Amino acid sequence: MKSIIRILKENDIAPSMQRIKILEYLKNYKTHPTADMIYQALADEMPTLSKTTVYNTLKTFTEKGILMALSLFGNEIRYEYNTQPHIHFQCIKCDKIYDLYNSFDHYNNDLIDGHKITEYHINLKGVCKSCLEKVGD
Amino acid sequence: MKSIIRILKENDIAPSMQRIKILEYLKNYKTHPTADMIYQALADEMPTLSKTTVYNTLKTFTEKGILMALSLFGNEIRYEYNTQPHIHFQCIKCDKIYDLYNSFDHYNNDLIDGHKITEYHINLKGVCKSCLEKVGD
DNA sequence: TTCCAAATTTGTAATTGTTACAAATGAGTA
DNA sequence: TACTCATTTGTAACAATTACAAATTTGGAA
Ligand SMILES: [Mn+2]
Ligand SMILES: [Mn+2]
Ligand SMILES: [Zn+2]
Ligand SMILES: [Zn+2]
Repeated sequence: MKSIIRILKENDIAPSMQRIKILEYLKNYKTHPTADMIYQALADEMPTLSKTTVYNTLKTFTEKGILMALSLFGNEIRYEYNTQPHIHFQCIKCDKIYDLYNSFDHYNNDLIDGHKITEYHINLKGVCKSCLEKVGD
Repeated sequence: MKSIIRILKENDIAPSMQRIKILEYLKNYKTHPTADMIYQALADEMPTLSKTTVYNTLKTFTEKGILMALSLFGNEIRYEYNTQPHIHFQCIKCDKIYDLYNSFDHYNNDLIDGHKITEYHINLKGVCKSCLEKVGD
């Protein structure tokens, strides 16, 4: 298990206390927290922590590819350390977010790992056919 | 093709001018606009239109099931009239949002309808296994 | 070690997207 | 016409995020 500091150094990020604690939190608690949740969780331990630092750090980590930024359902951004591609399932009763590693066929599945699916959103990103043709070949 | 007014009446919504124009816009322009985009588009024609009315109306329509509210990638909510289940693809070059009706297997596909996929988010919603068991059977 | 430039953090203000709320307006009805 | 209820409007509040400049910290050069 790579140490937090080593992960930061490998990505050319100076391992400040703030950065270490934020990455450590995301490695330990795989709850897909928002920036504010991370801030609230660390504020006790680090009373001078600024919310701007949390935002700055999350931006840096995301740009370096250490974190993934997610728009799940609401209008706030969630973050996670997990890098393997996977699916997200959020329960409408308990709000918990599950990571799923199954295949999902939106024309068939209505049950996955025992969870009942009532709604799905498949959002893809990339270069569209038209833009691909414009570039040349 | 159902008239706008008829759609509203069928859903027990009084067909005010504002509601007609907003639904008409969403039926005509399938660009998945935000509340602000709709407001900007209609403001010329309806100089007294309030942004609150746009938000209120979108909320009413969504609750009645006439519209679908979407969290695609950013932190703003997009709306669409299209009711059939489908997939969204946004181009990182031209920002256009495409509706796709294919199947998508995140373990295989990297090309769909000629669009090159570089990132995907599959977000499911429902009742988790644990909450299903709590209720009884 | 001491000093300093560069990096990092901080606090505050600004911006954006959205909701709350009460007053104004409008439509339908007696 | 007058009344009532629905709808719209404008403003303020709120939440998430970003901009920015001042303060602090840091890692070397002297
Ligand atoms: Mn995840
Ligand atoms: Mn669509
Ligand atoms: Zn649950
Ligand atoms: Zn494109």
